[in-house]
Amino acid sequence: MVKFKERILVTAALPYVNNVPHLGNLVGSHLPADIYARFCRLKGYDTLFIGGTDEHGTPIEVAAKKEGVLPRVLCDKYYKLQKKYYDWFAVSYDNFSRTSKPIHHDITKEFFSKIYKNGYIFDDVLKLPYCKKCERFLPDRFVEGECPYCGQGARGDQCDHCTKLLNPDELINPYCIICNNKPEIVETKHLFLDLSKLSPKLKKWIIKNKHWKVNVRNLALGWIKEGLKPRCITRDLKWGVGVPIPEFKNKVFYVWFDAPIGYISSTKEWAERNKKDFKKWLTGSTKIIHFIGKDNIPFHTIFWPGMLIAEGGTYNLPWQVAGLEYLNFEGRKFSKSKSRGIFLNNVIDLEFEPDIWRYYLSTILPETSDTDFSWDEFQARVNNELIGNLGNFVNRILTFINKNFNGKAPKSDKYDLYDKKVLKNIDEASRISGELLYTLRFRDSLREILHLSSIGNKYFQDKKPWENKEKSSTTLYVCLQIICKLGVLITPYLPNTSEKIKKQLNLKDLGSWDKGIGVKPSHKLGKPEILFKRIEDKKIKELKENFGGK
RNA sequence: AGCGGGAUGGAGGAGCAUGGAGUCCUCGUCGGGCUCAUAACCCGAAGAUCACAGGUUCAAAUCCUGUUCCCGCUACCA
Repeated sequence: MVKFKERILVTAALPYVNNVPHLGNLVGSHLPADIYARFCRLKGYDTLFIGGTDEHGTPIEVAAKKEGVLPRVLCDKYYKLQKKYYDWFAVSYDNFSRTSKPIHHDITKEFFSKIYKNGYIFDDVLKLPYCKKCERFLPDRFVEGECPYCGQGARGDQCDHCTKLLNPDELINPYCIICNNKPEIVETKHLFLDLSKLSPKLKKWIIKNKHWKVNVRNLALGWIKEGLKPRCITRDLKWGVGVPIPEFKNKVFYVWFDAPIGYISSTKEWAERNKKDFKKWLTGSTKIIHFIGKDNIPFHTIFWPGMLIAEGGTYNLPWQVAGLEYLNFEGRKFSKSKSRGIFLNNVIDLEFEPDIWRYYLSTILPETSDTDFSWDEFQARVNNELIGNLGNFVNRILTFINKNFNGKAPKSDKYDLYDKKVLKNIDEASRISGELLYTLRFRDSLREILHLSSIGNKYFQDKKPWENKEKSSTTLYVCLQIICKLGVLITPYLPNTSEKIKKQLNLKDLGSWDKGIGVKPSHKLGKPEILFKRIEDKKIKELKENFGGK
């Protein structure tokens, strides 16, 4: 493991604020980012975990217009909701900002000006569909019509029937999906980021990053291999970050230009509030790690690093791009329009506490390939692993001590070989699970932690303390140390449960990842309580009916 | 269509870079044990042509070629 003091900036993908996120969104970035950030803190690393909402772009401007409100109002609404959900899930953001804040606009303009000065920007004229009635240019997907190849209904970017890629001007009988009027093609001048110029530097950098996951690295190299093209970074919208060039004063930046700069502005906002030096967190030895869904990989391995290079290298390039795959729901995609899946507004109204969700979701984090949410598995994992293994171990030990040792931590006598072996297992658990977590192997790490609890269950069973209650103090003492360690190790995954354990042990602090604070003999313990309620078959049946998604 | 990823006992995963007896993990199933604990815990067993077809090799889940199926991306959705 790492010897020097690490400084790590953890980010989760900035969620777009036009809707309510679903479990897949949570699992793809916020949850793993939170687990990682909490782990880093426990390891004693200098850790900052930032995020925020991505609030610009056409969909928001259009949605606001449909609701008859200003984009600002719509964003306020969804920002509050999203913040509420992430708080509920105990996502421990140090700062959860918004790209609509002035600090973000200022930094984006400054960032752009540097790229501009460094010669990576040029302008060009585009012919784009314009809707007179809506008084706006339309993104390709906002124009629909008949496919020129198969005659079926198609969007302006692609025909879903024959999968041909299209341009909006190819469509027959095109119409604006907002107002159904026929759009016309109008010339408009835009700014472009010259990615082709950045390609050699990007390639060199990507190849160097051997610690990236294979899928992330290959995808990035694939883009380089195909040849990077200049990317348009402005849009004809009103809602967004204004372009600081007089000729383009009626345009705003493309959301994907300004969104990643949100990582910088959110960090700066946090630093200003806490009177810290924000550059410390974005330069020098700081390792920046981005947690994102797989659809986001090109943006974080190509465009964003390209922007950072073009800016002149003020800020560190990402150290790690943790691209996660997708979570499906009962074998199919989450879909808002088909109301299939579980959305976060549903989740907080169901009776399960956050750690129940966090546990199951952690066991199905899509680290290497897409995974599937299933109610049956949800119930089985929670009942058998979380409750049967961990919850039961903690409860059986604390109850036993409460009944037979007057609620005070027993004394340890002479250790036999078995006792010693188990004590050694405690140290091994934090070492092994720590190494796994550091290298982003969340599921393996969690399994290792549960394994410790399993060792505890077996140890208790083998020692049969119930047969000889007076002579069992060493066994119970060892078991208590296991609980202490478990309390620490589960913190990244189950922060609320860790708190509960701490309370039941009547300790103020459980210590760090590597150096736990054990329980001293005669220490008065708290009241043992059941950690989680079992999930009944009836409940699962009911949930399947409500959220079957069939 | 192109590019990238994937297919492993009934379910889900790891293993593949650097070939070495189908090896491991979680769950399920079957049999037994225990009774401190939330019908929880512990032990044992059954169960697999490693997607398919070829090839390289003394040896292939792992390397090569082809095929099928699933997922993502392809730059103006974000």
